[in-house]
Amino acid sequence: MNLLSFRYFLEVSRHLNFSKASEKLRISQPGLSQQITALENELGVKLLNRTTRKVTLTEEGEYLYKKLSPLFENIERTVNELTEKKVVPQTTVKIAAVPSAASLYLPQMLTMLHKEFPDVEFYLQETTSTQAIELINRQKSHIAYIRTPKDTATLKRQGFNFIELERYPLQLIVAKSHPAAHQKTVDLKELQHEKFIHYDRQQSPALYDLLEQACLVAGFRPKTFCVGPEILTIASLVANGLGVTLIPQDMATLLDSSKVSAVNLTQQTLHSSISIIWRNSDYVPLITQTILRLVNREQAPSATG
DNA sequence: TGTTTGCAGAAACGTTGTGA
DNA sequence: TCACAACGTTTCTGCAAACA
Repeated sequence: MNLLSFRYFLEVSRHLNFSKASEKLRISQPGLSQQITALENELGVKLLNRTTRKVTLTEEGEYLYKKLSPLFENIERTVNELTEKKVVPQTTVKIAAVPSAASLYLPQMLTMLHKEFPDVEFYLQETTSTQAIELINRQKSHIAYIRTPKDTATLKRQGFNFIELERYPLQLIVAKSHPAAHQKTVDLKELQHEKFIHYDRQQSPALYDLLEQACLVAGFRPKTFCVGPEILTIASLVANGLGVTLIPQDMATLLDSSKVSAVNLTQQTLHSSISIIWRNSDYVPLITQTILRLVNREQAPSATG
């Protein structure tokens, strides 16, 4: 006894016509007839009444059809979801995010997702942009919130899709005791003799490039005191007067304003943003599709990919 | 009444998977 | 690699009901 015979029986029951059913099943009519007969013999029950002009279901056939039909429809729907819509059910969603994105965007996103998928667990990884990209590459994360790199074309070439979220201007971060701390705006040129808390070129290339470029536009190369610390360490180093730094406004909101000041720059030509990235794949899980749909709804004007 | 239509059965053959 | 079984196809024939 095999499932195929039942599949054949259902198709004949639907059409009540062997020729049409065999056409639909892409097998020969005699073959189909043989299969149904064999199934009836195996079950010891007559399923179809055949006359030379008409096929009808017997009482047993009717019963079997009613019982099996929804089950096979479910199988077909599942296979269809898997093969055509490329939808894969998911019970755990892995999201990598840089710290500022984890604080700014994830709470709202997770609230919305939890409403749609109450049984799904979320696994969050707070990391650098470079590591987040690597996690997506190795399929260890489904999506990632990264600091948008300068060269987005390379990301696209590598098969990543991305949606850029809101852009934020750069701000100067100084200690409360710093002369610039109480100014409304500051010209970056005035800080050319300051020591900077810089970013790691490998781990945070977007922020590294932004700081370098901002100083270059202001006419100097930044003197580096320290490279590569985490955002809380940056705040601590700046608060203790060990240097100044430039960070995007979204990151600045996470710093303790009682210890450091965020000052706007007079020339706000450079901006930074967070982007959501995900890998091009044959299978985009349903929940990942939902995340992208929600992000697109919120960020429709700047959607890229 | 001849033709058409639809199902069943048989025979020959091809394809595929399995086990020795 | 080969033999074998299972399953399917093609082709043909037979039967019977519906129809013009």
